[in-house]
Amino acid sequence: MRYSEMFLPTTREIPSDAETVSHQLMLRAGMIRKLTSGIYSYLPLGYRVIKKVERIVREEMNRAGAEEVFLPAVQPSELWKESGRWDFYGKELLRLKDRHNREYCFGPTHEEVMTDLVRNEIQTYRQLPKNLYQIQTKFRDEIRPRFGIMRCREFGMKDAYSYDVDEESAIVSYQKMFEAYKRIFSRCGLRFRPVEADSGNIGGSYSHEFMVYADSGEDAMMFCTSCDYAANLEKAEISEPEKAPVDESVFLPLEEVHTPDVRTIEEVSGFLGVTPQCIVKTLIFTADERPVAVLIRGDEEINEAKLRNFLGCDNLELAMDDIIKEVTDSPRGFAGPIGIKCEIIADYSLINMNNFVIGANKEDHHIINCNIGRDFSVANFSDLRMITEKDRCPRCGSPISFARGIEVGHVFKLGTKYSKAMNATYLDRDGKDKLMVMGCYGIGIGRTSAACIEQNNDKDGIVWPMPIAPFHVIITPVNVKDEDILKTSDEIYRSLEAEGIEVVLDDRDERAGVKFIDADLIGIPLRITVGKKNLVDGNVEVRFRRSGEVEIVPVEEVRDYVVAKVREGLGETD
RNA sequence: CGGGGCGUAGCGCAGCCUGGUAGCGCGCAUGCUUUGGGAGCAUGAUGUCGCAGGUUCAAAUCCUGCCGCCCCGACCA
Repeated sequence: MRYSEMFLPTTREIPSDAETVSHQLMLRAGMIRKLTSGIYSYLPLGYRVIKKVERIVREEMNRAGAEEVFLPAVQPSELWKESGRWDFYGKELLRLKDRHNREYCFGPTHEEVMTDLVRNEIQTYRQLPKNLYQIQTKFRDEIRPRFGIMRCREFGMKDAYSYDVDEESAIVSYQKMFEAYKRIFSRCGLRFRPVEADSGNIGGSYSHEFMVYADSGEDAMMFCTSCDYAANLEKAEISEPEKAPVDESVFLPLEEVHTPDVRTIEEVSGFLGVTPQCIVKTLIFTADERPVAVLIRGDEEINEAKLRNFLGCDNLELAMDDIIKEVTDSPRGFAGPIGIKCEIIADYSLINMNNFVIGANKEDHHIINCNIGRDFSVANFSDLRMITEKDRCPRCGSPISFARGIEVGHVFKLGTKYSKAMNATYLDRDGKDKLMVMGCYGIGIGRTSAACIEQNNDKDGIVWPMPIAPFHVIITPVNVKDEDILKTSDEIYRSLEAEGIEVVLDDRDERAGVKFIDADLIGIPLRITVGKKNLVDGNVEVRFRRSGEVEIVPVEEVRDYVVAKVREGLGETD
């Protein structure tokens, strides 16, 4: 393409409301523009990148045996009521009404529609397994969209759904997707890692998130420094500590202490002169309307995902003051396990604690020298807290470390949740109806592009990996008013296009500096500079965006040289 | 939804406190010069000051309501 004819509005100034590097650069490089909160237009340069990511996704999905379909974005409420998600999905679901006042939603995901399609068309085990995918625009009415297209409301997503005859076969489908995802993100030039993830409300089954390393990432993950265990922080397991024999002789007598207006762990710790490790926090949660007291050591944090899974509830929130009053007979800040009027569960961190401090269930009072067994009993112990640097790998016991990342893909074993709710069955060999076993697999297309920029940029702009770069090469004639320069540039341009190279000819009547800066900003991997300096000797300059290295190449050889470099960058080394 | 901030030219902002001709930088247009890392000079165009009310002789400025956007928090297959 000729730059002068392209719609490519680059900007010098950094938009004030763009926080992350990728958001700033996508705006400055003329890739995207915001229409309204969380909703973006893709300009030609941005859309070229999107299409390249999509293409890689298609190639790898097809290679893994999946078939592409295209489903409706607007979906009838009936289907969602059938699966139970019309009520459950909440405000993120954008609901619409048509002229007849019938209810619809704009699809945030397509389990219902796909499963409806499959249940109507598939009758027998002979037609299974099936893996169907689509790439299309979805809408989730996010509470707070941010970071440009990283977390937006309207976004492009690849979603695949697998249908299998049984668990065993479903695992094969899952693994195929897992492998396909590794190939996809590798081809996109990303540094990433699959991590075990919380399976959320679906429960029982398992899932992996594909996380792209980025300090600006919204998700935290931990990984073992020696084995290959890696997990989302919500999921990261903590082993049950070994229980030391109980020696009741060390138990000190219970004592109630007056602690006026002392509520938080810090306040209690300061007031009583004990470390937070000697205090037990009692948190009252409401789990699907039912109050539950959760005990945890003072210096640890509750992991609500673990708690939710343990309790098997849909809704979990810290209890309101009136509930606290009801179960503890005291205001917030003085809850304790002794005499509390609800079920008590405890984190493993309590297992070997003796003579600890608790709330007294009485305003302005705490109790010291409390001991489990003697003073109260616990219904269940479980792993309910957030993992920390002090913890060890739950698999091998080695030290662990932490990183932040961007979730670009998620593979999920669904089991029969949707097939059951929607009666998606097939006839097995014995002529019996059986539920299909499902999996679902998502990739955020725009987010993948943005994550790529987070990882590939420098002070001058984006540094695209060749496979998803909007163009492979940009030719920069230093002065378009110079006949020789322009003619040579044009010849190189045509020769590269003839080779199938995606090339921009920057034929604008701009100063060289302007063109260099724009070329760097939009991040084209190779730049061919045509200027008097080298042309008098019959040479042009080839510059590599990533390294900044420069090669002087004779005009007659530049085509072959650049073609080889582009193919190398695309991974087509032959 | 709670807390905070912002809305003035295409973009970034000043002006508002203390009411009286709407400004600056970048960008844009034209011309001359310049031409290997965001050129110089000259000339020029561009505003319902987010919207609606109110106060006032007079409102970008003060008051009220609404809308939009951003940030923090809560929330999130």
